[in-house]
Amino acid sequence: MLTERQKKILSAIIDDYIHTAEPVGSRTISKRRDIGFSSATIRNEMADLEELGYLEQPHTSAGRVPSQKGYRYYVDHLLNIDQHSPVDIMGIKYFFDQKFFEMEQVIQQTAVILSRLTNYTSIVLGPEVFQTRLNRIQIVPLSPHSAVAILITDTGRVENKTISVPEGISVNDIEKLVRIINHKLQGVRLTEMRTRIYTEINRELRQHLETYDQVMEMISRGFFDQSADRVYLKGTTNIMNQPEFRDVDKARHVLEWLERDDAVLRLFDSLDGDGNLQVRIGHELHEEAVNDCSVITATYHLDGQKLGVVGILGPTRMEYARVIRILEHFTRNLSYTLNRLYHGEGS
Amino acid sequence: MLTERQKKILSAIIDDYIHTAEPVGSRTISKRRDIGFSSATIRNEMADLEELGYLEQPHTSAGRVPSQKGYRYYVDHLLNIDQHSPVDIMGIKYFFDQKFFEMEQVIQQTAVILSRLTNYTSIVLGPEVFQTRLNRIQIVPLSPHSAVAILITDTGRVENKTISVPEGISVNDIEKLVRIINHKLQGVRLTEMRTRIYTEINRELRQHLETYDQVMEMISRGFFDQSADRVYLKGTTNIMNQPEFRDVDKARHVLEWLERDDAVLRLFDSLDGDGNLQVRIGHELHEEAVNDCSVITATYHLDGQKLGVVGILGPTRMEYARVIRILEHFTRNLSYTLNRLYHGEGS
DNA sequence: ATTTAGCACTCAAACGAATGGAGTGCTAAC
DNA sequence: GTTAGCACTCCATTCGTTTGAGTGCTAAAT
Repeated sequence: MLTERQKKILSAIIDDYIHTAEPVGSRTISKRRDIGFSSATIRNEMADLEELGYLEQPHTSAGRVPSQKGYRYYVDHLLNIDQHSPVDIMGIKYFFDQKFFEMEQVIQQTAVILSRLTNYTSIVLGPEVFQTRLNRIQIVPLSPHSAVAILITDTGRVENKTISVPEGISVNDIEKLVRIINHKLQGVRLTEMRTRIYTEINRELRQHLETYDQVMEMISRGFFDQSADRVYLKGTTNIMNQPEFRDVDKARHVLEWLERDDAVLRLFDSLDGDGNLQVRIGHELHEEAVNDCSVITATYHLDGQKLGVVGILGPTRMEYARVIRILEHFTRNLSYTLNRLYHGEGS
Repeated sequence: MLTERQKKILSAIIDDYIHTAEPVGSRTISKRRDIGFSSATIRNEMADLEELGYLEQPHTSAGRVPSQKGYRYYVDHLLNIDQHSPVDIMGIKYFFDQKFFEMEQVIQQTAVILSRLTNYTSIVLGPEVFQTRLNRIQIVPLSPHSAVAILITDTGRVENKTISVPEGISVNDIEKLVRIINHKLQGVRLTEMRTRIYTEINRELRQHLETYDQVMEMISRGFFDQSADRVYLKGTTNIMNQPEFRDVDKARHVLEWLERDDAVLRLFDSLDGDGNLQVRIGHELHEEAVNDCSVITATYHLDGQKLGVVGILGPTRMEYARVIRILEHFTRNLSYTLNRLYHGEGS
């Protein structure tokens, strides 16, 4: 347990480091208004804080730098997230004052605005397909041997696949299948669909379709193979403005990692369930490539149900307080806007 | 007009520079097997080539570097694109030996494989929506105040928009409208659709729909506002492996430019019509941010009609010959595969 | 009339010693 | 417990020196 003075000093050091990106010396801290001690005293406290693992020294004659443990403590106990910046508030308000007409557009623009507001990289996960329910499946033939299959969820998300139709299956067969699926499975969660198809309506389908197996294979392959939701990234190059990523190779590692959608997706899958807002610092991400980065995530909702996630990725030396304030405020507005969009202006 | 010897020397210099990224000295060239002259002779020729604008000197006591004019001459007159690399051939063959089931997947994977094969950034433009024809429009209601509108082209491309339905318009109205559009406009080019709607079937629609204006506004806004085709980028970070982009700021400029879809799209719009394959070097791109880059583009086709474009972006010091060989070979295979996918295995 | 050998000259990059200064740890006084 | 003072450390910067690749020019060779 840290003393009040230690907390004050640790907080001052991290605040300073977040803004200067330079190791913080004892004199810098002692000169601050809210600290009433000489540099010598600060030095002693700093030595203690280092021993406790909250600070690090790049080399003997340099100032101190927060360790990841230090950041964690800072985020958990020292953060002041009350005072919003008027500029940020205005930016968010301005964004949501726009007229939106479709969900996808809102989500995409969200990524843009968040990276611009924060000056970090924004990561936005669109509505998770498999959380949602089936509204309808539709098959539109293109040529004798190809068709496009369209799956619509209750949240208005549309997934489509152009599929090539195997020899020996008629358009008729497919339409029959689709009709049955639509009839039986409307409102079923996409997660359950596959099993439901294979168990419940298996028999019924077999009765109606001679070419059942082939059609099933086609449909399955179309929709269930890749579970890749849309990941929207914006402001990836912002990381290169951070002094600690002025090195091309360091920046490249992060950018290469960001380029791999699956890696980003994996990160978001490992979100703990509880809590709307989450901060993960450096090693806590369990991803080698972003060991020197932190990610702050928040969820947005439709009808009280979690729809997707927005996140901000920056260096561990991130402006935690500001980003948290922005994300909290933003997702609240986002959920509201999506609800309005979905249920109509009135509600 | 250059003499044969000048061509030989220019070619040798550029070849060397492309592989080493270091200014090329006269001695290096004179030592090559296929050049039978002393370094002094080469020096004289180099001085001439510099005077003609094909070469540049970073500083007096350095070797020569090709100018953009030099690259242009090299690409136009000195390129040997005959001998394919077996590795590249194999890579392409391996790719197309896969079983593909949908167009979108092929296009996406194309971006991945091209950046991997070339070690440059690949830019792939999916089928251009507005070149294609309408197959069908479909409206699926989600809630009393929102619906998803789906537009399907004859090439199997699906565009969808979630739209919020204005007060006073019933689902019935919309369905009526959709039925009319589908009936009247099937097979019409998307480019012509808007005008056709406003002229030809205007009267008919008005008769059937009291809320015509509002519905039209909704539909128009849904589909015609953004003409954003999908741009697939892969291997953007490859640029950072190029020695001339080891500088963070230089790399950042290019990456920031690439992040802006509209800029990339603009570049591809300015493609000259003629010729399947096109090389644009540095300033020829007319984009400040990529003045030190070159782009090689090639088109792919469906039924003899241009469907989309693939491109490779690298430094002006790019392996032109190799990339051209890869793109030529690749797009030929791609067109073939897409045709097979669309028309069925047999054809 | 070309081509080449030879040589003086240029200049960026690499190296290394010297300097400056921010910051520490420790000790002794307050 | 706090602070002033001081010796010490070590990185970053500066600045001259060296190195070497490469040039341009001239005069000899072919």
